[in-house]
Amino acid sequence: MTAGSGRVTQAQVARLAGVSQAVVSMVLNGSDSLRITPETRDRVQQVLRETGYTVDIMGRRLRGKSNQILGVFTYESVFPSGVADFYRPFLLGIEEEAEQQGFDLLLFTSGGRRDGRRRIYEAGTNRLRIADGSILLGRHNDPQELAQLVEEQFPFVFVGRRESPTGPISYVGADYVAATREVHEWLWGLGHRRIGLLSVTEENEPTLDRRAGYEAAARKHRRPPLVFLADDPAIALRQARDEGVTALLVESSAMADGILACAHDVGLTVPADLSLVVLGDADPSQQPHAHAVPSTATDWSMFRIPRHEMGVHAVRVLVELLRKPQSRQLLLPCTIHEGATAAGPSTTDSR
Amino acid sequence: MTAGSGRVTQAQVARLAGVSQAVVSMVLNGSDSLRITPETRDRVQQVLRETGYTVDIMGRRLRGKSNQILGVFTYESVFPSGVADFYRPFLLGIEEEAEQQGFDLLLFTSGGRRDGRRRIYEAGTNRLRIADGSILLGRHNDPQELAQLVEEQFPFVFVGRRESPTGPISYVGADYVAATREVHEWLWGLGHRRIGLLSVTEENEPTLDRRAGYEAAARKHRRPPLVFLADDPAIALRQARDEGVTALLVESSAMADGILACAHDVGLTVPADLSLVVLGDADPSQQPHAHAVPSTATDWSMFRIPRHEMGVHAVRVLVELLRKPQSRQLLLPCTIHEGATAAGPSTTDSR
DNA sequence: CTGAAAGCGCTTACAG
DNA sequence: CTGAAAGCGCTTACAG
Repeated sequence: MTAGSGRVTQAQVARLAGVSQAVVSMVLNGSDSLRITPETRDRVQQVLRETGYTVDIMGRRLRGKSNQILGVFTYESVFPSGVADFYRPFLLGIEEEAEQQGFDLLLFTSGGRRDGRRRIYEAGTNRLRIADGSILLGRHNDPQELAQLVEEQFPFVFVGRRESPTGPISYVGADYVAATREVHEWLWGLGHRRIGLLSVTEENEPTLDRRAGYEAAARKHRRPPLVFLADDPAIALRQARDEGVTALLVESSAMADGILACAHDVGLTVPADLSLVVLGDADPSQQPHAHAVPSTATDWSMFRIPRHEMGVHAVRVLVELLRKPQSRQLLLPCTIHEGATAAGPSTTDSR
Repeated sequence: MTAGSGRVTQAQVARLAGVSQAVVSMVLNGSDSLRITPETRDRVQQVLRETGYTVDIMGRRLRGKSNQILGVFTYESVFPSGVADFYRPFLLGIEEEAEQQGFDLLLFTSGGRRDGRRRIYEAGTNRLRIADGSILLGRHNDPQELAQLVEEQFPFVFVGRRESPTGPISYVGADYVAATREVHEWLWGLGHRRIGLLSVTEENEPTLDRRAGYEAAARKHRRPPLVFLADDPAIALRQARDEGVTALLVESSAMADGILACAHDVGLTVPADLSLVVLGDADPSQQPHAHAVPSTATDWSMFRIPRHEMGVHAVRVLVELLRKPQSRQLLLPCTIHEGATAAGPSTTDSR
């Protein structure tokens, strides 16, 4: 029934129904509908049906109204080409909860890329504003853009803890501090007394949280922190051995692969001589593609990041945020998977 | 520098710079910038920088009328929970090309479900209209809804060939007719003279296309069509054997699994006594979950459905459709994978 | 050569 | 009780 010219507008409907455009809007929004004659109302609704009218989200949004659309922004592609599927469990939760809450999801793919990365601000404009609010996702992120988002008070939730100097950021993260502490406690309970941490120089939130958890646990047992840098796994491993370390917490499974690969050369057997625990899931996208044999064959001792739940809660938090603009932070617990790379120490260390 | 109220507008910048709002817009867009005094220009740009102005995409898009949003509608969840990931390769192509063409993607998750399925029409209104046009995806589809979409001339492209009595549907599909013909030719070339087709009673487009391709090939070689119904694989297999069939085209890998499972009982070895070719990819979502051992272990002879390309072209066709409303149909070629379940016949059949 | 005015589609306060 | 008018932020045709 639509004229060929694409979209039906309220003005067109109004003309057909013989009323003013404002009346059409009122009939649609219903709230003040009592004031409109039932006949007028019916006539308008008739035309609305005949023409197949739907609101233009731009117009509505411009007026400051919600469209029931949540944005999903990722710095990389959402649907990756490799086996690596970092986003999937998050998105699964996001989709599930968006459906539950009655929101559509808008994936921001329009912007093109700079330096191989997507951008939130394109020529100075915030693309996310099409949506009512947005979920941000991904390990990479641009602190500048985050700061700007905060400054313009755009409602968004980061999946993963993030901080910004401009103000509090809403996030739903995994509680790395607590999980790392628990891993330390577990190893301590197994009898380990020299527990080390293999970390990176890069100081993003996940790394800092793991280190904080580790140091808190070490402090609790009045042990000096034994932190090694993972730049060269062989060197780090030798250092750890020389320090008498019997259990090593490792930031990522990729790192752990590196350690495992040279453990033999250093004369260490895992877990007999050295327990290895990965502080997180085996993240498939981190696996070096060069290695044909997937390291997933190793049943790593580790903790699991509740990615699906994080997605679900990110949507919930965002929806709350839309109702009441006030930053929210939520950390979800990780669960320890005992795996096969950690065991009690063979020789109990002297206290 | 922004006032607490969130956003800086062109009007605010104009006031600060002592010019009209239109001039600010012109300075920003640059095209007609020659007409503006260099001093005015500089002053405006100064204020723009100081205030940290960013364009509101809403206003701009409203002016241009296009939202640059493509819908993606699936009757099931886009991000599935199981290993089964039917949509992924399509979505990969869709995302890639949407990015190329400068469109955002809207996933329709708001509608809730009826009978476990999503719906396009919710209370008589077409939800897809929020987007400029939409891609439809999925094996399941509601003919009624399709018919209605066609009738209201909503721009959409189906991934996979579809037909509707109400009018031509735009689609990007895989050319099952040609692919099935090619498989037949290939088997004929190997020496097979009694080539059968294992099909289903359900008459959807993919099934009909495969049958059409098969029958065309059989006709070409003046052979009667040998079509068996897959309701009971054991019975079908016996029938085929009794008919002297040496090669069997099978609609899906799930069906092929069934055949393979009872081939031994019927006294047939694959491919020595019977060649089996799957008319399509092993579709993971079709695998029966009960079987612990994945049938992907079998290196099926088959043809590959160009899912990624179909996604890419669906976006292209939709974008063209938006420019010029006129239905388009596109079939992409499949490629044969020779695999391990087809070979030359052991005893050449009499002509 | 310049800048004010119209209008994109919408909602709501406000005048009749 | 009703409906016309203002305005959200923007671009561009058009009048001065």
